[in-house]
Amino acid sequence: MEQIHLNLLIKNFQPSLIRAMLPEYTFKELEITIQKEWEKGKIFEASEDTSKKKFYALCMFPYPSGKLHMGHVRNYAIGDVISRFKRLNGFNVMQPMGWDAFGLPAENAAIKNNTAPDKWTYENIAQMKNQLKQLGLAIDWGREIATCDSSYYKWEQWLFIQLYKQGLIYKKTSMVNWDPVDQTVLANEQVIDGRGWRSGELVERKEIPQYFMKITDYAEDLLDGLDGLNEWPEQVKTMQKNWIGKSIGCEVDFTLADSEGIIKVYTTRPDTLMGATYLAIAPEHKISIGLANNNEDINNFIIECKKIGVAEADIATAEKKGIFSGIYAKHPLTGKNIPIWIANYVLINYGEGAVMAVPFHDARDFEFAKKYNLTMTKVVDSEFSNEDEVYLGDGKLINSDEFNGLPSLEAKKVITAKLEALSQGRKKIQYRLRDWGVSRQRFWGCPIPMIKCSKCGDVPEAEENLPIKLPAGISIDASGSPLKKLQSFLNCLCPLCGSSATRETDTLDTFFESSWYFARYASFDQDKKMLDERVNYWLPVDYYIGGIEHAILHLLYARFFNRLLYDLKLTNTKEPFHKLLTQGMVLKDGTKMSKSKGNTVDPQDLIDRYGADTARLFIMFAAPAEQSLEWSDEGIEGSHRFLKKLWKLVHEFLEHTEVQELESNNEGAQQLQYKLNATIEKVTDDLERRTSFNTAISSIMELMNMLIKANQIKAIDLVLRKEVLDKMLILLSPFVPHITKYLWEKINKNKVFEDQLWPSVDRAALIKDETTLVIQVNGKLKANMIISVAMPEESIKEAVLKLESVAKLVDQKKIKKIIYVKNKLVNIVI
RNA sequence: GCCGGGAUGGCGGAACUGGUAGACGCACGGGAUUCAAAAUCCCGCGCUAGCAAUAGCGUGUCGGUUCGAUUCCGACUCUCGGCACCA
Repeated sequence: MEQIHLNLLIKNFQPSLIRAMLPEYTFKELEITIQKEWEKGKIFEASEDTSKKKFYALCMFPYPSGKLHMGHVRNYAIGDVISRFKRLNGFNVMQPMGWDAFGLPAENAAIKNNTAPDKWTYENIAQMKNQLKQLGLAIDWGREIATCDSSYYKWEQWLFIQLYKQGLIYKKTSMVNWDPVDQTVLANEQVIDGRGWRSGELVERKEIPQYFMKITDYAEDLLDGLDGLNEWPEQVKTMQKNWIGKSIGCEVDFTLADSEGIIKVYTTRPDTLMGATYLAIAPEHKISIGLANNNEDINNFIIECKKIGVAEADIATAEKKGIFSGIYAKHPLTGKNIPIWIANYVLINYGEGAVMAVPFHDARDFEFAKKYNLTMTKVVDSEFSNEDEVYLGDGKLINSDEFNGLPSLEAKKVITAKLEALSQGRKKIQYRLRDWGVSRQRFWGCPIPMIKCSKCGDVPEAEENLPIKLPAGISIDASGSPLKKLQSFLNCLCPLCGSSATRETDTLDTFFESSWYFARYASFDQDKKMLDERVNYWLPVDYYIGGIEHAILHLLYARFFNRLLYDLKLTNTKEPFHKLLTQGMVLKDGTKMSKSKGNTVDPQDLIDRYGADTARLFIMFAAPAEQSLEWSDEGIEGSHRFLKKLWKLVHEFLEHTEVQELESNNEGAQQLQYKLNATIEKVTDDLERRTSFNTAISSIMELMNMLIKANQIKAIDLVLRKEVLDKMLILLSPFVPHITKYLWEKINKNKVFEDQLWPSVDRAALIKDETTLVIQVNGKLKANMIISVAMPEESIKEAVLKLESVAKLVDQKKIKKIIYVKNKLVNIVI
């Protein structure tokens, strides 16, 4: 309707013959000028005035790889839109920025380019900071932190010592990927098809002593906490829940048949116990290792198993292999001997490193039993299962002696109770979550503040000696951490006995740094303690934005750390992140962009060619924030064109300063008023509730298209045109802050854009007295009808049946029913 | 292998609570303007048949629920992310 009306008028419109020269949209100069203004006016410095309502907007801080990539642009554009929107809504916004500066790439670059990791990292930070500034983000740069700075990692050394003293950090041995040629530990990423990426040699699993954090002590609390996270995506909460993997099952003791000792297994299916036909134990199980001493075949098998890396995905997808151990265990209920197999699919770090195998009711056991021709007994009956198929569901027990006929749920209880009575087993709550290994055999990380004393053992460093600084300017090679050979670092005195001792040379997992940086931003300049009372004003983070790839590890560790800080009374909030937005990945050629794959797209080209506003607008418009985005250069022109149109529109408005006498309540004006207010409502809702930025932008585009048409016919007076422009510029400003500030201040001389507030909706302008009704016959669209909203249902139905397109279909046929959805649709069923 | 997502025109996507599939933008085609081009403006644009009015088909595949399904349910295919040392 609206379209037709305006189009008719346009046909009669004579374009003016004289058109003044428009100034060109010189985005580069404009953006630099405006960024300087922001910096000079300290516009984005967060106030510490705690009487103001605060909003803490945070994007996951970047690893300083040296160059911005599209994922960064997407992340920081989203964060900036939200923080600018909140600022316009009157909040005291803090949007800080920092650098997740420790990590593997610095070492790789150092080896490759023969530079020191610290030098490389700080150069990268300078470069990326320069790029980020070009994006025009509303960041409080005064709070910048870099995790490789000793003023930051000093506090995690301090924290490490507190937790060690509390028993929340302990030492045990665990597996790493060992490159036998380079004699160094490899990250999973550095193992390609089972081989070291540099040496090309088959990697081996090796067991070494490492420090662990007792995250499992917090498993239940971390699980419980998920329920309160109402502003987190369900998807992320589900993933974390499954990762923690709480299960209620049964621990069963199988005694060895011919020697002393028991094998404990954990099972969530005690109801299938009578179908357990063999035991499978991990190659690293102490019984396996014991047997290997006297048995060449077993020893060889275990060595063979070690050739699979430590990554769970590799273990799970490897071909299932096993070897008979030669020994038997007694079934706790039947007393029968069942064979014990050593199997590569049993994980040493889950449960007890041993499973009771029930081939008919577990897919892995089934595959294994088929391969080695092991006995299978079906113990759960189901109408859905075939004779020779694995059945994972519940059902009634069969082939289970006294338990026959019991349903699974009941059988679980009864069999567990029986085992308990026999002292052969017990109910057990088990978590899939494992303690967090934090030791890394690397140079470029936070030194673990422990000292090895030949008399006192492992001793934490004295707090007054912190920070233990990583030596500067050290160049490294492929042979592992230089700390191991660096006497100036190694030599120290034992804090307990004073005798000479050596430092721990392992450094911390870099997830350690990213687990508390959000709190440090609030106490960025505090050098007396880790955190101060300001964290209680700023925390929790109100809106946290980052890639979906961090859904489990980073976000779980950060939640865990925040609980540690809470228990140490350093913060008074348990959960660190109130609302979470997990942006989708920016993909290129269908896969994650990464340096190692060499498929990165450089956003600098876009910024140079089109400006930051265009780059920001395009990445926000191209796809919903939470979906992955397949990158394509096409389409950026459209976003740039939109900004050029906006530029032209405002400048044309500025030319026509003579007052135009026009009725302000003509039909075109009413339609424009309606559209303006509908757009304000839509954009507000999209930003506040729906986090749907692409649709917010498209609705502003619609508004602008309508205003352009209205301008051409000059049917709209200058007051309304200015109102629409003013408000439209504010709606658009979170996305494209430079051009909107510039144009808004052009229209509103002597006023400052930053003093403005988000526009409110004029409800009166949104009242409509007519609406379009959809007419269907048997659910298929046949016609439209404009009705008055006041029209009663009966009259509507009558009118619909009289419509020609309806009448000819209905004809003589019997009408079964008529469905009427108020102000929306009529469906005639014949 | 396990856990969690995704699939809609030539392309990116929209349709919010089961109610007009394709908003907005890109690409493309036609026209205006121009000496010409770029830029800009106007019109068209799911597929098939038809001069047209119109009809049929159409949201990864197969099936179900419903007056009505992109939306809900079941099974599957492909694809992306994570799997504890990439960050």
